[in-house]
Amino acid sequence: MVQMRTHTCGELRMEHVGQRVKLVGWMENVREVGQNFAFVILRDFYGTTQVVVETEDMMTVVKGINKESTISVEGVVRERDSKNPRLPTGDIEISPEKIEVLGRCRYNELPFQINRSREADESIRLKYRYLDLRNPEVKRNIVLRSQVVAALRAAMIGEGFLEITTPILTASSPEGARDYLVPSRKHPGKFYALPQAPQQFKQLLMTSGFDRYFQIAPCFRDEDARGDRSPGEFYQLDMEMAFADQEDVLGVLERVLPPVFEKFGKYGRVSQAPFRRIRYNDALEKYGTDKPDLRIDLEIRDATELLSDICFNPFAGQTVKAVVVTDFTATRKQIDKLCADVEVQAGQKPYWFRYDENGEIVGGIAKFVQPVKERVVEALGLTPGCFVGLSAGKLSAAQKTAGVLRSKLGLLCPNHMDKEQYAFCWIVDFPMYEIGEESGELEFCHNPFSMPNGGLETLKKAAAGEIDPLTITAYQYDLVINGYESASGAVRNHDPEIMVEAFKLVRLGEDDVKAKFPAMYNAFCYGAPPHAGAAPGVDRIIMLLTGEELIREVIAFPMNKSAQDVMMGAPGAVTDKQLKELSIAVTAQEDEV
RNA sequence: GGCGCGGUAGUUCAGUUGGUUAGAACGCCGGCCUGUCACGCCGGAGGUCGUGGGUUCAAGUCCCAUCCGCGUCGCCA
Repeated sequence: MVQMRTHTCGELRMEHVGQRVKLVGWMENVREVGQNFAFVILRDFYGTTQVVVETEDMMTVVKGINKESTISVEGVVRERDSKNPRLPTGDIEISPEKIEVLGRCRYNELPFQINRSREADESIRLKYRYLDLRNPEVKRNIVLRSQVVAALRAAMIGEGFLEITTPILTASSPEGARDYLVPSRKHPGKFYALPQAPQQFKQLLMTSGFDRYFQIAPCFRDEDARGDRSPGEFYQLDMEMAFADQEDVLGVLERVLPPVFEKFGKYGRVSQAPFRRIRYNDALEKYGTDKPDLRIDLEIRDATELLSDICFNPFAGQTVKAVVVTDFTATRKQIDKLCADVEVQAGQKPYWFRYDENGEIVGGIAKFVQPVKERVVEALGLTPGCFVGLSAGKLSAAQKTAGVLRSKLGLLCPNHMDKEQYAFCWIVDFPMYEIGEESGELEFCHNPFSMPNGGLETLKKAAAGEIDPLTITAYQYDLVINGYESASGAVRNHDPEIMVEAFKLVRLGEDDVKAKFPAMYNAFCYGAPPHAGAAPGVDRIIMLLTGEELIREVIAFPMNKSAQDVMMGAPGAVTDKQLKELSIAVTAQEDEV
């Protein structure tokens, strides 16, 4: 049998000189440098190799081929007259005897230039994603993703975890995000749902006695996209451990993740175990967010007592937060930009003043601060050259605005942000309950599966009005890396009695628990192990490792912001026959664009 | 759904106070070129200025509406 190729395009070196070889790949470029003299660049997955054309016949062949066609080149390896030290194959070239077209590119003009596809408009890249991915720079992220997933699998297996796949077609879950629904043909009017996470299945596996489970699991949520959140579907390293508590789960991730970041990350510096732990309430107080970027050395200070009585209306009777930046050098223009950015993101204006080199309060709201200068300088420990950013409002709004201010200040002031590292921390002790903004009543803050701190007794006390339910925390934890929520997990509530008690506080009864999570509730009545788990987001981790700011750059075939796959034409209309089979009547239809 | 930014050649962009035939770079086509490697040089083709309406003697430019894209907030247990 004749071989398709003897070598790849990234492989040939001086030691191959004189050998007869056959290469295949895409004709990336033709540099014509003389009459019947040209260099053809052949590219495959592994690299590029130069082919030199020196005869009229061969020139005619090459000129008849559009770039980006796939071709095979048979010839002899020889040393180059002028070498290129920047290329791995830069010492050699192929003198071709036979060039054959394998797959003709019918267009001489492409939607974008392959090697510069990242400059092109994203919607065009997504429409022609198969061309975009020919760009080695674009391809690299996908290759890295594969390697990282393999490393994560190996590490989890090394920790004694079993990979078990769980159903993609399952039941709609009443809590959480919007479900993707799949109509049932055999059961008119009924629907499957795609899992938002394998949450219930993995807990059932624990109940079945699979001691340690993991899965690189696809998760589906019908919610709007963000730069760091792809619409529709994403992947989690979903894991769960039986007879385990919070320490066990944190320990596994502290062993599994840092080596992966060290090996594949853009930055070499990685937090080592144990990662810093920050209580949820402390995170809000010091960083104004539950996902703080610890690469920034700024912290939020409370200035309510210090400033709420000055003659500045926005502060009157409000909580006031301050961020003090020493050695501040940004220009007035940059400050204005900063404030505008903060307002967009926080929905609230920040305020500011500077304590300049001469020890004067200047800029922003300086004239209101001036009368209490001495006490402000002392209380905030201001030194000449300081910038003070401020926020005011209700506690949560003031914290949030200060948090946004803090992170924007970090980006603006390189001396306060040590950027090239991976800074991990755990956010722990999340509140179990909160007052719902719409209902004004007590609701679950995150998820109802988590084990409340203090267990049954605490819940009963709360029910009896002896303690404030808002002070109950859950054994729930998030892993935050450089300001991105990268994993979320909890010690689960495996006790039906505690479950019912937890639901009672939000005015739901045993029937509701049974109705909402029938399999889990029933299963737990047959003897469940205490268990805990977590789910790091695979896409987010790859994003952090590559340094990409758009999650789409680490997904082979991403959807656009509007949850469309413009390449495949999804979502798309279906035939009446299909609808009839599914007993579906369409009541509204989007115009075809 | 709210807010912000954007949509001009195949691609990325420029386009002044509303005023001649809407420009540049890359790509594409043709020619020249025997050591290029982002090859170079010369020439050429290529435009419904997102769409619809309005103001005006005159609109890429101003106004209104609308569509699309991205960011952001809401949302994401």
